[in-house]
Amino acid sequence: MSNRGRPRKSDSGRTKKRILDSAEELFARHGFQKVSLRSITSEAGVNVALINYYFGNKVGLLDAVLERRAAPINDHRNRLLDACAERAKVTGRLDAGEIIEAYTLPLLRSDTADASNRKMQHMIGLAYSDSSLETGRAIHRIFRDVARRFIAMLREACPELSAQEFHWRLVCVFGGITYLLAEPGRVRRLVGPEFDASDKSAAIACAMPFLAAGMSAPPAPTGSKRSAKPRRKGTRRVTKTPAEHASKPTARTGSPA
Amino acid sequence: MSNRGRPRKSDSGRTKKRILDSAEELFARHGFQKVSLRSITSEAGVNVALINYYFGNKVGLLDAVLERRAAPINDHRNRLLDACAERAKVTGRLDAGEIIEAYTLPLLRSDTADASNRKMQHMIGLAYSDSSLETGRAIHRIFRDVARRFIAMLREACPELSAQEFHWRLVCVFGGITYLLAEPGRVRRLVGPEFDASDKSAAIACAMPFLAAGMSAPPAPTGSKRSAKPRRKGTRRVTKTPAEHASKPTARTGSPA
DNA sequence: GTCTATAGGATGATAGAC
DNA sequence: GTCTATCATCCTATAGAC
Repeated sequence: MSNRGRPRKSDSGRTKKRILDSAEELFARHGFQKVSLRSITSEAGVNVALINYYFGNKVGLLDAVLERRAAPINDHRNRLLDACAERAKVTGRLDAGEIIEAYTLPLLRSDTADASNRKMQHMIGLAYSDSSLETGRAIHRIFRDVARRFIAMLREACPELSAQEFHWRLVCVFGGITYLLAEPGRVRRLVGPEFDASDKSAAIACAMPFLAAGMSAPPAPTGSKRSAKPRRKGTRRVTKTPAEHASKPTARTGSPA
Repeated sequence: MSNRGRPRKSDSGRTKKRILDSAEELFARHGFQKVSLRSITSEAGVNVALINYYFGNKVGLLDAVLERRAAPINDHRNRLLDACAERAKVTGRLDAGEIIEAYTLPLLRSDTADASNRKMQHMIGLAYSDSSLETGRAIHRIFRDVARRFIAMLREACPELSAQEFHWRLVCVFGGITYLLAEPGRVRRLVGPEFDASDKSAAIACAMPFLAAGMSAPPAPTGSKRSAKPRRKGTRRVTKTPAEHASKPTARTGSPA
């Protein structure tokens, strides 16, 4: 009679949470592909088949782990983007630096609980820097809406850039944010462990002027900078090699082409 | 008597090259982790065990594939960096934009054979955006020397930045270059396939002003930009959380901490 | 509804015959 | 130098006990 409603003390929610916690911990530490389902279930103290029972498969588990943390980040992002739009009503123009900061800050320095969010940051970073497979799709599903709003606002803030220039600079911004969040050890291997990689507030403070100045840079003044060798001709060229020299006709079904 | 010296027509070098070609093709198309050794050997028409015989294991095969293409890229980088140093003797100062371009251009637009290099670019991009595991280490071994020279020259070109500011901007530069080379489909999923992702010359032309302006931006003028909300206090803080709240003592041997 | 036990198919790696 | 056979491990799926 002590348990009215739930059938047992080891409820569905408890084991589910245990699996999610262990998966989050291990994904954040080793990355998605390196973690086996057996290591997750053994750490959680449950049976392997429960992952299939609750989440379908490994990707479903990743989705669940990410979705659990996505809402506060997206809400924070939307609030900061709202503030940018509000300020633009006064100043008459959106500021690229503020928009980038509004999109970046909630991920690198969230206002929710710190301990759990640190793990989430690392895990998102690892998922970001994963190859364009399941993890990329999971990240896309979770952040798609706010990311599109961010891109639209940033586009408004940079009207002087051509569509192509804006596109490639945007790629640089995403790459920079991704590496700020969790660069896969490459820079640290090159320069040594001089700075604390977990001090995201210092990282964001140092990187924001970089990203803002990059987006606000004049749009390729066509050879204003001095140069000794002949430059590429024009930036508006969208060349397309006619045939890709397929050396082997046995190629599989190409996914990213 | 037609074959003097080599024991058979299917020499060691021939099958070795067949394996390398197939591995390069498949790694470039699907990424390192997704490609199985059996798919490589079946495409190459050889036995599975030959990979172990020639390259030891899968990582050894990746190393061999990368090393085959590394030399011309590194040589080209060194030549362009030499030219930057030469110009600096005249102008009296290294130019950050030129240095970044010298490091980026050989990877995105090599002067060697085009067909083989396209595959190499895509493969390096996939390896770059892989998690911080074997592929990252392979990339590091191959590009370490030139990358360190690039970093040292770029540091000289930005003497007004503090060490910490330079570090995080450098992280942004590497992230941007990586995403320019092969962003894992994230931006394309967000904005659609508007621009040809393989047109690296347009990408580099549009991105260079971004990266150069970012490195040349003034070093965090401490609240010069207008802002409505209270900012973080100081950029020189290198906080370190005292304990990382290890929830489970059953954690494995942590690799990246 | 919750969970255990177990099996199928595929992977990376290796030993040993030819 | 090449190949067959085999191993341990992985993800996934399902049958059936509580």
